Amino acid sequence: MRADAQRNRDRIVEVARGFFRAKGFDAVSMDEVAKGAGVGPGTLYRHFPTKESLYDAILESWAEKVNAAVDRALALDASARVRLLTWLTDYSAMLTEHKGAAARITAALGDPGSPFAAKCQTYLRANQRLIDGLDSALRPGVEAMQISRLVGGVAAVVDTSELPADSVAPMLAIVADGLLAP
Amino acid sequence: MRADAQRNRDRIVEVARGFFRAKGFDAVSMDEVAKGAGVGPGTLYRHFPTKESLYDAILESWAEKVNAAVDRALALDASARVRLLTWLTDYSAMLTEHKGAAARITAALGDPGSPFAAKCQTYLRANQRLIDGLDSALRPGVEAMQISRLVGGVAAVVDTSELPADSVAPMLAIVADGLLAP
DNA sequence: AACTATACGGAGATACTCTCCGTTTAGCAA
DNA sequence: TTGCTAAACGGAGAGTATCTCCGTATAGTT
Repeated sequence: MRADAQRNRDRIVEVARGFFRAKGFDAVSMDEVAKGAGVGPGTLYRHFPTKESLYDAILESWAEKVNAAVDRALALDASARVRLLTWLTDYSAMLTEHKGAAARITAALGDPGSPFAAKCQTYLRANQRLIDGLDSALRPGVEAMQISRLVGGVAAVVDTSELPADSVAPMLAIVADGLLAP
Repeated sequence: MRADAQRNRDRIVEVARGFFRAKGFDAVSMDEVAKGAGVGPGTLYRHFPTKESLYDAILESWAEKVNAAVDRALALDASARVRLLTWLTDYSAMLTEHKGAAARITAALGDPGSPFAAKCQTYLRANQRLIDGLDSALRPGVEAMQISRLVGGVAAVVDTSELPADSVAPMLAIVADGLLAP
């Protein structure tokens, strides 16, 4: 990649991250990002063919954060319930970090063609590691995809309804108790 | 209302119901509805100032169906778990009847200004009746709003991911077990 | 039959994603 | 330094949404 192209790409990602964090996915237009980065719309679309692929680029660093969170939860010296709830809470918080993202990422969970496919794999693997780690404490037959969708659904509702962050706790508690072995 | 206006309104609702059912909320444009009903866009917007208010008009008959479903579930001669699961399944099915509706209705649950406010009240009251009916079988402190959001979230994920209908069952089972008293 | 309040409907304002293509420039080679 | 070419740029605009304005037509009444 040519040096000017790399510079523009970096600046676009940086500007877009700020905009998305401040206003949410839907409320940010591509023209706005282009203008903010000092490039034309054509340049923006050369680097990121869709708005979602731009968003995907912003989430690059999430993979590490997700893996760190599941490690931290599993390593806790606490009951399975507390460890599970810790992870679900962190996971949900990461999903709602950018407004509008939770619903999109969760909807892409089963779609290998989505621009978010790599992120979804990361989430699924994290939940699989949780299942392996908590082992027999969970109800038999529970799948990583189910956990991902359940928590993604709750996070999406909290996000789109613009609820206070603490309203997610009782709902995650219900999900966690449902996930634990009877 | 003048007779011609009433006729147009009825025809718009009828045409729109068919379109929404066939293609889902997002994939139907207002121009398309207007054309299908043989009126101009101006006429359509005179009757329904937003696309969501048009959608709300289509859901008129849902209130009865929701109440009938919760009655039916509560009247079952079965365990609290089965009755709860029956209701959650019916409720989820009603939410996903039109593609794109579950997420919108669920997002509007806490917003009195939404065009869906009346429908949301119906849902909330139905879940409250469920809580009253199942009484001590449920975990203490659970609220109708929480059930509505949990099931709405699951339904929205299933809807937007276009999953097969039976994939909702294991997730609702987890939610149901989480809702039952420990 | 005339009158008026109401309804109609289409052109168009606005906003958005995304594309096409003529112009400019970075990086390299002689 | 100069010239060349592949790559990148950027803006006009295509296409598609929702929703509005306002001149025209008509239903229902006097």
